[in-house]
Amino acid sequence: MTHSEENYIKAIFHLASSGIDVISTNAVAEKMETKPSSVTDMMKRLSEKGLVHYKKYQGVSLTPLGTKTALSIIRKHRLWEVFLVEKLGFAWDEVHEVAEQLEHIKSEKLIDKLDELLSFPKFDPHGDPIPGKNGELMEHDSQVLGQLPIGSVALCVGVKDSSAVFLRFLDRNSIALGNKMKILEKEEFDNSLRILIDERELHISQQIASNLYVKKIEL
Amino acid sequence: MTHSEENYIKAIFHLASSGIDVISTNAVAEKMETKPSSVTDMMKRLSEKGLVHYKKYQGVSLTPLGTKTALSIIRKHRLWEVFLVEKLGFAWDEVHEVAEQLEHIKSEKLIDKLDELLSFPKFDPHGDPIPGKNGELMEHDSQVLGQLPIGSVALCVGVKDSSAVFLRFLDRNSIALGNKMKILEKEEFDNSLRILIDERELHISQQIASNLYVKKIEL
DNA sequence: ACAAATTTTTAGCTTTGTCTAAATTATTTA
DNA sequence: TAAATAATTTAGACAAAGCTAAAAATTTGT
Ligand SMILES: [Mn+2]
Ligand SMILES: [Mn+2]
Ligand SMILES: [Mn+2]
Ligand SMILES: [Mn+2]
Repeated sequence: MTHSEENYIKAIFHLASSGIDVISTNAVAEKMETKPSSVTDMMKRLSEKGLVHYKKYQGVSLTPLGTKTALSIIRKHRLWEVFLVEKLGFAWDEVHEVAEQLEHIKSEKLIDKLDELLSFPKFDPHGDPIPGKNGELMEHDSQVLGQLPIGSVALCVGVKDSSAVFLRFLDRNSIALGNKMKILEKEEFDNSLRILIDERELHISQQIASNLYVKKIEL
Repeated sequence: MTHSEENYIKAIFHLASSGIDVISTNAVAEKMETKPSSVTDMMKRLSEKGLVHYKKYQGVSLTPLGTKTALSIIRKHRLWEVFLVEKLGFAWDEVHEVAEQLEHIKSEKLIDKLDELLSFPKFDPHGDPIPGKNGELMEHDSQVLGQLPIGSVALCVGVKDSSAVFLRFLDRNSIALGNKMKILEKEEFDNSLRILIDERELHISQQIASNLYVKKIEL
C-alpha cells in the first residue's frame, strides 16, 4: 500500500465512524483536501485491491480488509503520538503532523516494541482510544460536556476537535485531560456554560463545551 | 525533497566517501539498484535543484548544499538506528531497513529531541559516526583488522560491511564492538588470521578481517 | 414530471520516477 | 588509429497521483 492509499482508507474510516451512513465522493474529497475526480480514480484502485466496496454514484464503504487496514494505521498514528508526547516532550498540539508521517512506516516489530516501550497505552494524547494489535477498538463511553445537566460532575477524557488551535486554546485556559469539571450554570440564550475546573471557575462557549468529551462521576 | 531524491543524494555521498574520484552514472545506478537511464534523469533534476554538479558524460558530485543534505539524512538514519537498538531492543542486523524509512521523516524538532533522548550518541550500532546538527562528521581514526601486524592488540570499533549476513555471522561467533582483539598469526597463503578475542581463540578469513574496523591499543 | 442544480464520472493532461530500446559518446584494444 | 566495446544519454512508454474541463447521472424544487 502506498502512503496515499493508506490516507484514503483512514479518511473513509473516520467518515464512517462519524455517523454518516453513505460516504460520498465529495465527502472524501473534502476530507482529503483533493478533487472529487481524484477520489473517483482512487476508489477504483482501492476497489480493485479489495479494500473498499465501490459502485458508481453509490458511495463507498470499507471492506473487512479495509477496516482492518484502517485500524492498523490509526493504531500506529496514535502510538507515535503517545511516543512524541511521553518520550520526546512534544506538546499535544505538535504531534499530529509528525504522526501523519510516522504512521506510514512499515514494520510490525517496530510498532509492537513501541507499544511495549510506552507500556501499552490505551489512549493517545487527545484521549482517543488506541486500537489493539488485532484491531479491537475500545469504546469511549463518554459524552460531550455541553450535554450534561446542571450540577453534574465529570472528568475530562478527550477532545473532539484536536486541531492545534483548539488544543492551544485549552492550554491557555489550563484545561487538560483528567481535569474534574462541574457544571454550575447554563445560559439559555447561547448555551454557554459556567463551570468549575478543579478549583477554578470558567465561562466557556457552547462551541468549546461541545468539543470536550467527559465521563460523568456518579456522586 | 522527495524520498527518492534523498536516496540518490545519500548514495552519491556514500560513493564519494568511498574514495572514488569520479562518480559515474553506472556506479550510482548499481548502488541504487536502478537503471543508468533513470540515474541520468534524476541527475538532471538534482542539478536543477542545485544539489549536484552534473555535466553529461562527466560524472556527478555533490554541491555544498547536496553535502549538507546528505549529512542531515545520514544523521537521521543513524540516530534512528541507535533508537531502535537502545530503546526498542532491535538487533543490529534488523535496524537498517527500518531506518531507511525513518530517515525520511521531516521534523527538525523530532530529530533534536531523539538525539537528546539517546544522550547525544556519537556512533551508530555499527560503529559509524553520527553527523552533528550542523553537519560535522567525526573522523574514525581506525584501520581494518587485516592490516595490523602480528602481535598487535586492538579494540573493535566498527564494521565496514553492515549487511545482515555479515552481522549475523559476527553474532554467531560472538564478535561485537568493544571486543579486544590480538593478532596471533597470519597465514601467508590466504591472509587468514588466528586471533584472540577477549579470551577466545578464533580463525578468521581475510574477508572477515578486512570488514572489521579496529583501533590499535598501544602497549 | 420536468427543469435546474448538484454530484459524480470521464477524458485528457501533468509530474515524478521508473523502464526498454535505440542512439550517441567515450574508452579500449588490436 | 580505426574498430570494437563499454558507458551514457535520448526517446518513448508506463503507472501513480494529481489536476481541469466537459459529460453524464442523480437529486431537488416547482
Ligand atoms: Mn492525530
Ligand atoms: Mn497520513
Ligand atoms: Mn544503516
Ligand atoms: Mn533511504
